[in-house]
Order: sequence, then structure tokens, then C-alpha cells
Amino acid sequence: MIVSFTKTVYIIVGPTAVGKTAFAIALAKRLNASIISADARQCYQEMNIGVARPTAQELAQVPHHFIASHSMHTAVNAAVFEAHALQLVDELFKTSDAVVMVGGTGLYIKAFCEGLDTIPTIDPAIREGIIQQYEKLGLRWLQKEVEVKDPLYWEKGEQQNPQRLMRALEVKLGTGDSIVSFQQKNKVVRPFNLVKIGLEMPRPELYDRINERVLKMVEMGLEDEVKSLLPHFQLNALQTVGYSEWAPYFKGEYSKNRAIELIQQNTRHYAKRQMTWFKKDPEIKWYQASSVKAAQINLV
RNA sequence: GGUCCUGUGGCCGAGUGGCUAGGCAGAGCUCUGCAAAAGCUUCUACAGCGGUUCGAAUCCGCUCGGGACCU
Repeated sequence: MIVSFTKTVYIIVGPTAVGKTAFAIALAKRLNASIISADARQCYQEMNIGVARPTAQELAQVPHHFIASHSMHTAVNAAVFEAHALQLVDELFKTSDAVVMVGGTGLYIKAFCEGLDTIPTIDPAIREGIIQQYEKLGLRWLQKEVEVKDPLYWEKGEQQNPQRLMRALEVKLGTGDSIVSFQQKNKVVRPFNLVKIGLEMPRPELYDRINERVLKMVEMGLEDEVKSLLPHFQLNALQTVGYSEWAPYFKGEYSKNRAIELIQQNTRHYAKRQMTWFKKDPEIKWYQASSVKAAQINLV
């Protein structure tokens, strides 16, 4: 890319368990930079083991942001992240020319790099109402609602995807306009450089690492962490691989081994989706995670 | 030695003569306010050989594998 600003955000992406954390810390040290995590789960202070948050020793090596920074009772989403990260970057650039961003949440990174279209804030009560009705009346009802109330979205949108349908409906009900009319998809140009670095690894190796990491999480006491969060299981933050799999085990519906297997499997699925997402981005420069060192890579 | 049951894709599992089972895993994909979320698409079968039949995963015979029981 053409370097046209004096300030640069280096963004490290890749599937879960590929080794992003260590790489980002090494790079941040080299650049004398701080790290902004771009992870939709590690930002919750109540969640630790199951989201593979960096260790205390790791966090102590470089200033970190957006890690354990929010309560899981807060609504965090891509727009919140975008605003928060932009503000952080602004602040950090006062004392450094570089910032390192690292994380696996593709949508958050996209929002940060390209911006989100402005859509008016929707009264949470509207979403609540939609969710309640959806749970009571089902997908057919939701589809009919969207088809009738927002035919524009219905034509183009994913008709089988409840989340998208509910989002379309809440925007329509909240603003009177179709969500489609807000989605201009204009890419914002940020006043700093964006350098995207992808870490990859042969899939069998990655899957082995995932399986091992899950076992390690269990050894570290994941079960107790989850148990302590059980009263809050209805929260979105806890609809997460590594957490939701425990509920049926606690109810005696399957064994602990089964729960562990499912966590491993779902983490593999997650990694696969991340790879699909990041592969599409032509701006990412890819490196083999097992052989690359942060000290070696060419930063321009 | 004899009698009976049984053998479907990596796994589970339906199908008793003609029409796609399905689920899981695996793979591919979608993606602007829940994204570690949600959704979509999809490959590998009918143990083997022979027979009956216009047509067999489905009926018959033999072989091989698994199981149960009898002496």
C-alpha cells in the first residue's frame, strides 16, 4: 500500500489459536506501540479462561486496550467498538506513530477500517419486543413481518436468518425506513495508514492446537468460571463457544467429556469461519505463523 | 457342528422391488449495530459374488464379517 500518513495502525488477524497474541506483543514492543484488542469477547471483564484472554504476564509487557474493559452487562457491538477504537487510536497517536490492533473479530476490524453507515440508534425496547414475539411465534411470523413491513429488505436479505430479519425489522419499526436505505456501504478513509498482517497455519496443525488449548482451559478451571457465570447465561456475551456447551452438562444431559469435545469442535468451526472471512480481504498480507517472527517482517 | 439374527457413505440412522431419506463430522460460503453470533450450500453408500426381474439397498443362493443361542 502507499504510505501517505505518518501514523499507522498495524492489524494482526487470523483464526483463533494461531498465535496472534504473542506475535502482536512482539510487534508492539518492536514499534514501541500499544495494543488494541479487536475481540468481541475478550473485552468482557467477567470472561477470562474461556476466551483465551492474554495472561497477566503478557498484558504487563505492553499496554493493552479493549481487554477486560467492559462489563458483559453492557451492550458492546461493532459500532461501539468502532467509536471506542477510533478514540483510543487518536489518544495513542499523541505519543506514538504506531498502534497494533489484534483480534479475530472480522466485523469489528472491518468497522474500524472502513466505517459503518450511520443508522439511528434503535430503542432497545423495540428489539426486546421483536425477540419475544419471535420466540413465541417463530420464524414464519418473523418472515411475514419483514415481508410485509420491509419488502425492500425481504427481497435482498437472508430470509432464513432470524438475526438479520430481526435487525431489519427493528430498524424499520424504529425509524420508519428500511435498513436498506441506510446501508450506503461507503468506505471511510481513515487519517492514518492501515497495514493488515494475517497469520495462517496448515489446518491440521491449527486444529491440533485448538484441541490442546481447550484441554488446557479445562485444566485452568474453565468449568468453575462458567459455573460462576451461570446466573447470567441469558446474556449475549455468554452465547459463546466454551461457555454455552456447559449448560447441558450441568443439567446432566451429557458427560463432561462430551462438553469438552463440543467446545473443541465448535472452536474449529469458529476458526474455519474466521478463515473464510479474512481470506476475502485482499489487503491482508499473509505469513506462516509457525515460521514468522515479528522482528523479521517488512512493515511497509 | 447346528439354529437364528445381522452387515447402508468417516460416524449415527431411515428405507422391504422403480421415485433425494435425514442428522453429525468434513469441505465450501454469506456477512453493516448480538459476529466466539446467525444463516446458506455440499462430496464419499447400500459387505462381496452370482441369480430372479423390464428394474434390487430392498427377493433368492453362496462367500466373508459381526452378534445371539443350542449341542
